[in-house]
Amino acid sequence: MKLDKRDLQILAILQEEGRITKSELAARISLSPAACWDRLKRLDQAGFIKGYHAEVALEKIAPASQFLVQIELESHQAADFQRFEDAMQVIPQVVRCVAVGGGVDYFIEIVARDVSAYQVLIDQILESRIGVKRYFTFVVTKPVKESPPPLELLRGEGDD
Amino acid sequence: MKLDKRDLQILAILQEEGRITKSELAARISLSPAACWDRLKRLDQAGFIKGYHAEVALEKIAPASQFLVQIELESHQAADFQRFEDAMQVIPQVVRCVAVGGGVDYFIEIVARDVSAYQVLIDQILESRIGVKRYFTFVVTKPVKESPPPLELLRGEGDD
DNA sequence: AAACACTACCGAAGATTCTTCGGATTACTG
DNA sequence: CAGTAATCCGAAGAATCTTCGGTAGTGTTT
Repeated sequence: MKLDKRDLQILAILQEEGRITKSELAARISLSPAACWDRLKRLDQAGFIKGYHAEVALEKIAPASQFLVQIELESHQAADFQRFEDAMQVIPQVVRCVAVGGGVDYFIEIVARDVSAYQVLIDQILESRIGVKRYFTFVVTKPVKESPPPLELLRGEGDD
Repeated sequence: MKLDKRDLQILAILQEEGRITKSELAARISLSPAACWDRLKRLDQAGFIKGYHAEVALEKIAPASQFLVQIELESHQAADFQRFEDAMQVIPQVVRCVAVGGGVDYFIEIVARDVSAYQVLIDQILESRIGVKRYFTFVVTKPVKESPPPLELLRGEGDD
């Protein structure tokens, strides 16, 4: 499915303002609400929009710290990766997990009340026999920037 | 401002389904739409909700790769940190930047078309005299998990 | 215990928005 | 220059939003 300039505008706007009214969205891209509706429906059904989320001010609800953790596995069979990934899926405090190339196997991101809560969690992970050989922790001391990806910049000149 | 169980439910639901209708949200927490409205308005005005965002399927729009980069600065004066952080703010491809403790100074996350586009960007950063001493790149080979923080788990038993 | 303030709740109803529909316009195609 | 497809529009019923006045419960003061 091809996306034109207007479709990209829609996605870019929704990335920033997920709860904008459809009328306002239509006005932003200089279209009638009905035409905008057609496009939005099409984009949605084609799977370009994975979902909508509220960004909650975690720090106002409770004390919370973030930790970035490098993970190296003991063994690198397909089954070992699978076991580790399955384990990450079921731990709520693990808010993100990516496999990487470049010296280690995974980066995970953990949210915990404080350092000691983090330590308890990490100890549990280590003792649960999911094949973690080594890990290294980075405490997030300051969130500097967080912004959605620039949709326009990813497209070359000749793209449809 | 104090949050009761219902307020947390509201935030948790909105985190997952940012575009749920307010009537449906009210039904979920067993409240009338009007009562739910009061709470939502209160939460919003008190700044518990930073915003709403659509989650866009980047990979369907254009080829895109993610890179995690460890950054070490040459010098650690307050002004040096500031200059680096200011530089990160204005580069759209830098979708995230956090200061960390644990051997390096920053972690940044970059979205680029491919490895060569990433390399061009990194080279620009290095040549722009913002004090980067060393960096190390991890290519994201597989996004394993991505989920919002578990609001309930961060609260101890005695919290209000 | 009565009076008061405070909070959270509800139902009703006008205002706004959503969503569908049929038809007009434009652009590409054989 | 038909024919087809895609995109657009206005109108209008359906659904939702948002406000408002009023009720019930709770804790405090007198």
